[in-house]
Amino acid sequence: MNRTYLPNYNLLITLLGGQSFGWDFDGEWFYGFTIDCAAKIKREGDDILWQTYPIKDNYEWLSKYLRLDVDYNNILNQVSKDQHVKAAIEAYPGLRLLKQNFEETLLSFLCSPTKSIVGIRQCTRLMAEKYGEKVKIFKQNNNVNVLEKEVLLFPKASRLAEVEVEDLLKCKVGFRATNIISAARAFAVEKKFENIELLTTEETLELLKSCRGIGDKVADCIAVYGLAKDEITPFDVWGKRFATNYYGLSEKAKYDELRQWFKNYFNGYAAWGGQFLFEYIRKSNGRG
DNA sequence: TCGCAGGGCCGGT
DNA sequence: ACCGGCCCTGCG
Repeated sequence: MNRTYLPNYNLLITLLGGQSFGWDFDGEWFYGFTIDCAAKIKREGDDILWQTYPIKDNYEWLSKYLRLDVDYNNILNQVSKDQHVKAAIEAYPGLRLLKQNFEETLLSFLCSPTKSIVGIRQCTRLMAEKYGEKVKIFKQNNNVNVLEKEVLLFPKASRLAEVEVEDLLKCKVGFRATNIISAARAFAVEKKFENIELLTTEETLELLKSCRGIGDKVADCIAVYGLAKDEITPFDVWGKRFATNYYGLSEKAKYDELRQWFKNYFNGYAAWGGQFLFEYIRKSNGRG
C-alpha cells in the first residue's frame, strides 16, 4: 500500500460527484474501475493510502487522474469572484477536477443524455460487466496478499466497436447504443481522435460534435473531464439554473452565450468555478 | 400508481 | 428558431 500526502482533496465529492461513474465508497475505501486501471484509495488524515491494479504502485496514473500537479490554491483564488462561488467553495472544500482517460470519457458521456447520474453509473457498470477486462484486487492480511475482489474495467473502444446493437441494449443505454458504437469505431478504427490533445479547445469541441450523439453539453464534458480543458464548463439543467439564478443570464440564452460568458468571467478557470456552482446548486435543490 | 425529469441530441417544421 | 420523440430508470 502506498501513502501520499494529499490534504485539501475531497475524494467523496470529486470521485462520486458525476465527473466519473466508476467509483464506489464503502465508508472506508473508494474503489474505482477505469478503462486502464482499477484502484482503491482511502483517506487517513492529510494522507491518502492507495493502490492500483493490475499495475501496482502506479503513481503516474494516480497523479494524472487526480490532477495532483495543479496549483489548487491559485485556482481557488482565481474563481473566488463572488458570494455564490465563495459559498460553494465553503460548502465543498477540496472539490477538484479529474483528468480521466479520453477514450473512457468519450464513451461514458455518450451514455449521459437524458439520464440521471445514477442511470449513467448503471450503464457503465453493465458495460464493464459485459465487455470489460477482469482485474483482481488484493488486500494484505498479516503481510500476505489475499484476493479481495475481482473488478471489471471499463471496456475499450476497440471492443465496443464490434458489438451488436442488440447486445449493447442489454446495458440499458437505449437510443444511445448506436452513438456509442459509432464513436467507438471512430476512435478505434478510424483513429479520428488520434491528435486531439494537440488541438485548441474550439477545434476539440468541433471534432467531438462531429460525432453523432455529441452536442454542446456532452462535448464540453468530454473536453473538461477527459482533456482537462479548464477554460470552459458544461451547462446541463443545473448549469443553466446557476447561470440564470446567480448571474442573471436569460433563461433563453443560447449555449454558446453561456459558454462565452463564463469563459470570460472565470478567466481561464470556468471548469473549476462551474464545478463548484454545479455541486452547490444541485445539492441545495435536494439532490444530496 | 402514475407522472415526471434526468449532467441532451437530432430531425422535421 | 422551435419542438416532439427517444429508451429507460429512479423518485415524489
